[in-house]
Amino acid sequence: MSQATTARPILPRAFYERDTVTVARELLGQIVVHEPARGETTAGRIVEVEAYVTQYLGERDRAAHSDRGLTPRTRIIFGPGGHAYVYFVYGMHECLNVVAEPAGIPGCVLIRALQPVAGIEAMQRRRPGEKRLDRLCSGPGNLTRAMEITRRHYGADLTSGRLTIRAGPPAIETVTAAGRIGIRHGGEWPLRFYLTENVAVTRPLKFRRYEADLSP
DNA sequence: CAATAGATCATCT
DNA sequence: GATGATCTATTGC
Repeated sequence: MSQATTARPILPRAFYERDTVTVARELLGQIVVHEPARGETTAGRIVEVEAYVTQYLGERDRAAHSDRGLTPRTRIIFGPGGHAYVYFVYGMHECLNVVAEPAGIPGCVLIRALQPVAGIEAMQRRRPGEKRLDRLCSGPGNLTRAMEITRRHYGADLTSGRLTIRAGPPAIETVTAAGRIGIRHGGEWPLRFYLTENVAVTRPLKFRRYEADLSP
């Protein structure tokens, strides 16, 4: 086992306070760490993200929650970068976003898939029935469940505290840019980024093709 | 294998 | 009152 994930350097505020697409791309390979007050620490390497911006090539990003303006739910997206925006969808799932851009400019990055790094047994307990380790944190709703990230983390400062993002080993994989998934507008824009061959990356329903599990 | 239905509720109209 | 940055089980071929 190499260096403990909790010993890795935390990404500083300046990392986040840049344009959202840059932050999205550079989040690939970094490590989300959750150290709850009690219970097992879990960590996962970011392998898939989506950027939600104010404009793309001059057009409004109508899929971005911040597009409707400042509301109680979206207020954190308008604040300084490096905070967690966690929201609840479909009466069932929590999704983790990272706020980008300096205060006053809305922008955030949806974390869509992680490669489990630590606390795998805890993740398995929270995701009963999932047999493949590489799918424990595959999908925005699945990774929050596996890592026990909830709306209680809304607004959490990711540069300190129990939920942090830390520098991962330099990613050597190639990055693919593709359309975002599950939205009505702006689905053709290449604002989804993932490590090309990574098995945890999700696919649009239409193209899902799960290979057989070859692990023992 | 592919397509669809149902779960279930915060948010905004 | 409708909708949604989802996921899984179930149906049908």
